[in-house]
Amino acid sequence: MQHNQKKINSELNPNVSVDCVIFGFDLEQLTVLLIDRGEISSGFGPRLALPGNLIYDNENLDMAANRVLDELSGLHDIYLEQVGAFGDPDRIHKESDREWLKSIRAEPEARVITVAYFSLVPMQQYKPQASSFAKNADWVPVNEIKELAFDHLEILHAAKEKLKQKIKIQPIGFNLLPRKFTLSQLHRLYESILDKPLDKRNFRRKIQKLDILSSLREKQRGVPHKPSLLYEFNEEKYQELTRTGFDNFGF
Amino acid sequence: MQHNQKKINSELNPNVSVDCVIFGFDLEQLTVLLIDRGEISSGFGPRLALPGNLIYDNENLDMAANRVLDELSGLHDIYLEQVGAFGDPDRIHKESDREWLKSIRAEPEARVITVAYFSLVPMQQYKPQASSFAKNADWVPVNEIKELAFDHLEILHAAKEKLKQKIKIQPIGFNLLPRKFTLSQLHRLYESILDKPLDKRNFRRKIQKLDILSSLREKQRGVPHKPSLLYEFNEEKYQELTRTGFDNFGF
DNA sequence: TAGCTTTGTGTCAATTTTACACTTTCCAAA
DNA sequence: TTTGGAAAGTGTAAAATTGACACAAAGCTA
Repeated sequence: MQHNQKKINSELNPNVSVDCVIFGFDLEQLTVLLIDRGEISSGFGPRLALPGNLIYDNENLDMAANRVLDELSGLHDIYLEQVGAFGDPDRIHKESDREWLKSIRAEPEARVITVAYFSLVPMQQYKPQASSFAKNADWVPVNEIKELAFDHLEILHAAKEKLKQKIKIQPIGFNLLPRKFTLSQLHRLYESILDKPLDKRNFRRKIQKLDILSSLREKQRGVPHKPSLLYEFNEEKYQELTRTGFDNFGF
Repeated sequence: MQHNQKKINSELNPNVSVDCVIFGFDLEQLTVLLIDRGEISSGFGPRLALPGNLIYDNENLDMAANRVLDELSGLHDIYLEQVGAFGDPDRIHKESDREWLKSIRAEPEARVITVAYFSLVPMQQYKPQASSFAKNADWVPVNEIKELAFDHLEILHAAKEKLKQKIKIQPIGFNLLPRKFTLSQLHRLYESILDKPLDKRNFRRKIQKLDILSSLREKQRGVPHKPSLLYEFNEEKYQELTRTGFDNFGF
């Protein structure tokens, strides 16, 4: 029974994994949730890696990504989108990576294709969980990340690029903010994703014209400057907007 | 030696395949190159499928996709871009698909993740090749495709969608045209990719402003109407343009 | 040479984008 | 209580872009 259960629910596929680029926003800059693999005995090499794991043969890719996310953060119903597949045969070339795999995989030498996802989580709701593959997890500002395990740096860049494109077409940025937020926070969010300054007035005008924000009759409290009005994201308007479509190229 | 060679060059990974959505343009509409699997003994089910194959353990994904493309068309240096990974555990649910796999795979029951690519080929240069996996290959207009093997219809839609997005941001459409082409052909190409009519004059204005076309001092010959000027794609201008960036959303 | 077919062209109104600076409001420190 | 610091919030004018729209020119064919 136990055996049978195991067979049905949990046959790991040694050749396919998922990795998650979990984006957060600390109201200052875009950050990513990385796992710390701890000290590597053989010496140096990056300690940080994207959370990820092999997939089970009975789950589809989206499920696997959600599972990894859940194991790490306990979060459900999170914005999740596939970035693509990565799989150079020589993607495991660092000694430290090889070593680590030996400690966590049944077939550490297997050729693995990984399917990358990115997800957007409201950092405020995030509560770290003990997970099978991560001793520790930390939020790290994207711009400060210079090296990662395996080809994870490449994956991170691809995910960031995809996010960049996507945010120009759909207002998914709201997934990174608390329920109530200020226009300045939203502004800062766009700047940190697009990596360039945006004119304050023009930004506000454009966002407001989308008509997906509800202004609350509520102000920030306790800030040492003029308090900002708080806004809420308006789901209905957004749904309508995505139905009627809103690209923005000229054709 | 033979054995060794085989071992080094050609260990198939039973769990990962690539599939290619090969787009062409017959100067009227967008088409896709599909392989005809021939009569399926067990009766009905789609005969047509995307070209694809398992990957070798020593090649990366892009190489695998290029290989499939080459085997089928003999073409090299073709525009190729990843669409993403697809891999529902139950993606093989049609009896005809199961049957076909038995005839071509060593492990027909294995759980397979497929990585989809789309490529853009100038149909004029295409010369069909005998290939290991295709008895026949045919160009089929995208709009006429109602069913395909496995989850290939889903893949096709995703590829088309990606192409749609991409063509709004980069002028990759030229990869589908002969070296010399008319503005009307380009116009028609955009319409068939974007699935909507575009105003002739506005289209021409916009394209010309991109400044990536060289007008040739040459006209169409033998057409029963006013002959069109021929244009060439200007690689240098394009390179420059991609360097300086050319997105087109407002931010 | 008359007729068919597609090419190629310009303008105007409406909308969108860009650049730009000062007042308001709250807190904290003097 | 007054003052200074800090970010919020707001409008306009010029430039660029978009969208709608119609007719003459050029080549072929019958």
